[in-house]
Order: sequence, then C-alpha cells, then structure tokens
Amino acid sequence: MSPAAVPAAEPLDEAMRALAEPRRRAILRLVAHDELAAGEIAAAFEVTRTAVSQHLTVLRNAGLLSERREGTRRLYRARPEGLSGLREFLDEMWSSALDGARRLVEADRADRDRAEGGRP
Amino acid sequence: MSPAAVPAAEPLDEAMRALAEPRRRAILRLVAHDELAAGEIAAAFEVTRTAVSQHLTVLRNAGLLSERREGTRRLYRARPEGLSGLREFLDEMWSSALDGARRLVEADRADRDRAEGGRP
DNA sequence: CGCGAACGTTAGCGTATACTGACGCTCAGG
DNA sequence: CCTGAGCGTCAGTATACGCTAACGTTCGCG
Repeated sequence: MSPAAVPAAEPLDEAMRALAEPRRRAILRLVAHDELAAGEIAAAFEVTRTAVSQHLTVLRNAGLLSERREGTRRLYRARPEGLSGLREFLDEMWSSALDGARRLVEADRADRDRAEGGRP
Repeated sequence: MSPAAVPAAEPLDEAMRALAEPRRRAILRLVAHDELAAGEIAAAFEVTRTAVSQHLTVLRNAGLLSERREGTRRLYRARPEGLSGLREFLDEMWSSALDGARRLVEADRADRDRAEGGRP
C-alpha cells in the first residue's frame, strides 16, 4: 500500500526546506566538486556523524544528493537536477519583475501609438 | 548603535529561511505581478491577518519585499534583487556540476592525446 | 568465524517557528 | 475630539527541527 504518511510535499518544498539549513548548503558545496564519503563529509564539520548523516538523508530525500555504495562506504555527490524546481521559481520571479517593466513600456508605447494616429 | 541582537545572519541565509515556508513563496508570487495591500494579501489565504503580517515582516527583513505606505494602507511588492544571493548559490552549484563534466572530458582528451602521440 | 570499520537509525531533549487571540498605533472623515 | 478602518505587535501554544548518545547493520579481512 502507498504509505504516504507525509502528504507528499511538493519537490520544490522539500528542496527549499533542505536548503534552508546552512550546514546542508555547506555539505552540498562540499560534494559539488568531488564525490565524498559520509565520514569525510562529517570530518569537515564540528558536529556528530549522526547529525551529518541525518542531513545527508534529508538532502537525499530532497533529490539534491546521489548516493553510491562502495564496500562499507557511502559516496555522495551533488545532484544539480534537484535544483531545477528552485531555478524555475527563481526565473518565474525574475520574469515577473520584467513583467512590471514591460507593463510600463507597453503603456508608454500605447501613448506613443495614440499620439501618432491610432493602430498600425 | 547597531542593534544586531541577532548575530547578523548572512543575507542568503535569511532569504533561504524565508523562502522555505510555502505560504511565504505564495505571497511572493502574489506580489510579483502587482503591488498589493496587506489586507488584500491576507484575503488570499485562509489564515489570520496576523499570520500574514508576520510572514510579510519576515519577507521584508529578508530583503525580498519592498514596502510603501499610502494612508493607512501598506503596499507590498516583490523585490527581485533579494534573490541575487540565491541565484549566485544556484549558479555556483551548476558550474560545479559542469566542472565535474569538464574533468571527465579533460581526462578523456588527455588519454586521446597520449594515444595519438603527444602534443597536437 | 570473529572482529573492527563505516554508516544508518532510534529515542530523547532543547529550541525555533507558525499559528491564534487580544491589544496598540496611525491616518482619514465627520 | 472621536470613531472606524487598516495594520503591526505581544503573549501563548502546538508542532517541527537539529543535535547528541546508544544501538543495529553491512562489509572487508585475518
């Protein structure tokens, strides 16, 4: 049966909540360049391995991390596709801002058209 | 004097935490197109005006909103510049991903060069 | 097989956070 | 001056979140 104890939560929502934590962003930056093991990542911070492991779980569930197992080690790497939702949101906001500018331009153009004698 | 009761908190951090809340993103989308009054914004949701007012405060402190007063009304509008930090982070992640790809390409090219007999 | 390494998982705790309700402030009109 | 509209702010509460400590699991090696 479909568990869905949690009401799904849109992908963008999970990504944003994951990125809201500074430590998780730091982790993402770490594994953005190279593939690192959980222990190496944990060694980069001054918190317990447990905390880092939980952060890794959150990031993985948000689709921001890819996991690969090699022996007993777990290698992690940033997954840029997980940021697509965020990028869409950002572009949406940006284009909206341009909409505001365009509205002013159109109003100005309408005035000019009217002044020049009606429709083209 | 500079109050700074809160230890500063980097701008990106505040923006991310503000955007982590779905309702706040919805508010941002609302005022991305048009300038709206607090009451109009509050009317768009099924929570109390109080809650919306608090969200507006958070968004404003994060630099994501611009406030303008007209009589007793407070008009809000999205402030795209507040998203610049987030955009930088996103681009950083994306270019890092490309770094990974480039590394593979370079390794491949090195192999090919060696196989073909040294330098071009 | 047994042992240690490398992780993930669970329980518990302190703090942050999102909401409601009550109150206070400011501006326009009569 | 006084009233009402329009918002922000202040307690108070329920829930979520991040952290630690203890335990469980899987893999490699002698």
